Amino acid sequence: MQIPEVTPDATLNICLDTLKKGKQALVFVNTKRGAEKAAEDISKKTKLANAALTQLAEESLKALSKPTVQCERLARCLKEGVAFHHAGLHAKQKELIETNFRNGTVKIIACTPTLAMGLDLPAYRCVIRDLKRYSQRGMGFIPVLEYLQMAGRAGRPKFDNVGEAICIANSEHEKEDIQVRYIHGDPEDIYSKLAVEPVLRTYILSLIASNFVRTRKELMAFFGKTFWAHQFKDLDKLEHIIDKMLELLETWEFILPSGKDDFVSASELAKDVQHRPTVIGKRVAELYLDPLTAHELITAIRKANATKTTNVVAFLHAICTTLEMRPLLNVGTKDYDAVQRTLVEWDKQLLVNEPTAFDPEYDEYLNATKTAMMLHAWMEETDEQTLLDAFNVRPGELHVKTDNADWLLYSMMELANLLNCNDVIKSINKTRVRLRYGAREELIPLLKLEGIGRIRARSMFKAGIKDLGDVRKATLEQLTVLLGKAVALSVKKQTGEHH
DNA sequence: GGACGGTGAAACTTCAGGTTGCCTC
DNA sequence: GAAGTTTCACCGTCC
Repeated sequence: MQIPEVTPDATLNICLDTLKKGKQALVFVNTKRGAEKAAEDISKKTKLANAALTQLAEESLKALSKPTVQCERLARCLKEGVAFHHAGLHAKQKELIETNFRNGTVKIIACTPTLAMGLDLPAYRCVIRDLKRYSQRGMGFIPVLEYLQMAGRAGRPKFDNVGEAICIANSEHEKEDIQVRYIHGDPEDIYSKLAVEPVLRTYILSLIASNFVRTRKELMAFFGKTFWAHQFKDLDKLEHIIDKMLELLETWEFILPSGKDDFVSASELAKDVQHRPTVIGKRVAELYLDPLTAHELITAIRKANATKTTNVVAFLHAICTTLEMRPLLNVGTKDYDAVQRTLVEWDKQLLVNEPTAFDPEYDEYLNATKTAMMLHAWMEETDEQTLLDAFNVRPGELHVKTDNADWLLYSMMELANLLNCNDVIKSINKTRVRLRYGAREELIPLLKLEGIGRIRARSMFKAGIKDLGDVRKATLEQLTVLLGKAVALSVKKQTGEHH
């Protein structure tokens, strides 16, 4: 197969050739920035602009109350029938792109591996531009499994008999390398996810909490049958790991060993220890929290209760130090000073103490702090563009983070409830509402109204309408000016007035 | 002499994704 | 590893 070399860029040439055939293509790229750049470059050459695409572009700008530079860039690409797709996009924009690719309006998508994973978005051609990607160990080849995922998007069963997956090589040497490694290579072995400690901890606790297993023997028997054990082979070591975990769960008071009041003979006890969940342990399992996280949250709650902490920053910071919030924002050389300064400022109120600078966990602590700073900025009503500039966080990523944090705050409230820390519950709930809406405390009463988010609540507040009482007092005309007719009516209705 | 501006080379920085966890009265 | 960004030395111009 020969592709005309219209430009020096091979990826671009393939895309233009695909368009000439009247087909669609996906271009898999290595970074978010790369995806946007690739889409932009392609969009400059497609000459597809039409009315439907212009409308699509305009729609994509409406995803946020105030479009970010990312939104504008997407709109420019969409006008030419091209899109980029990565986790930083707002959910509405992702959906818009997906449906319009499926119906054929959008011809080319440049994307990060997002599209290869979940969604079923097949295309005639898949261009796999980057087979290397940055990871903790530096730049390296992606797994064969991942290559297969991407290549598997080529060919739409309903429309084409064939599909083409094309890798881009920059040299003869690279071409051979790709052939050996990916085209003729074997996918790597699959490893059991149980091998990861947090998963194992969670699993053991949930087995005990649900009374699925009652004794150590049963627990061992259960794990003996898993894929993990099959891979692990060394059963003695496996038992040792599980025993260590049980011990931890016991010290954290999530499970009890068989009590002295139980009628079990001494010899039997030695062979087989019985485990029961505690009330808290049961709840932790239901919440699907990693027991370590739960333990850390409980420690934080106790401290908050003892010190009468009410500051939202303290709770925000506490949840950011848990494993569940990872990956965290990275503290680079540029924001190192700012993070340090904030840490000094927050120091007295924080529930999780700063490790020493020599501690291997120190960097992650700084990252957690930066993540908390970002979420805090959001709660102080910072707009999306500013968050992008200051923290390099895009709307889609913000949503993933706030959603995650919301769940952790909820879990924290549940634990505080079991610990009878009522003041703490109140403060956490305040944090949760503010985080969800990205608003300051003073807007909370207004946010209870359906159809009112941070933007509308703020404009009402500015106009002197500060709580539900004010809403009742305000005239429909007043509200209509601020919110538009439909929303004004709905708000009035919610506060008990009927028109 | 000195403030300013343009230029290019070198140094530096950054880099994918996200299942389900819960509860809404 | 590669692309984008910042920094910095260097040079020329104008006052």
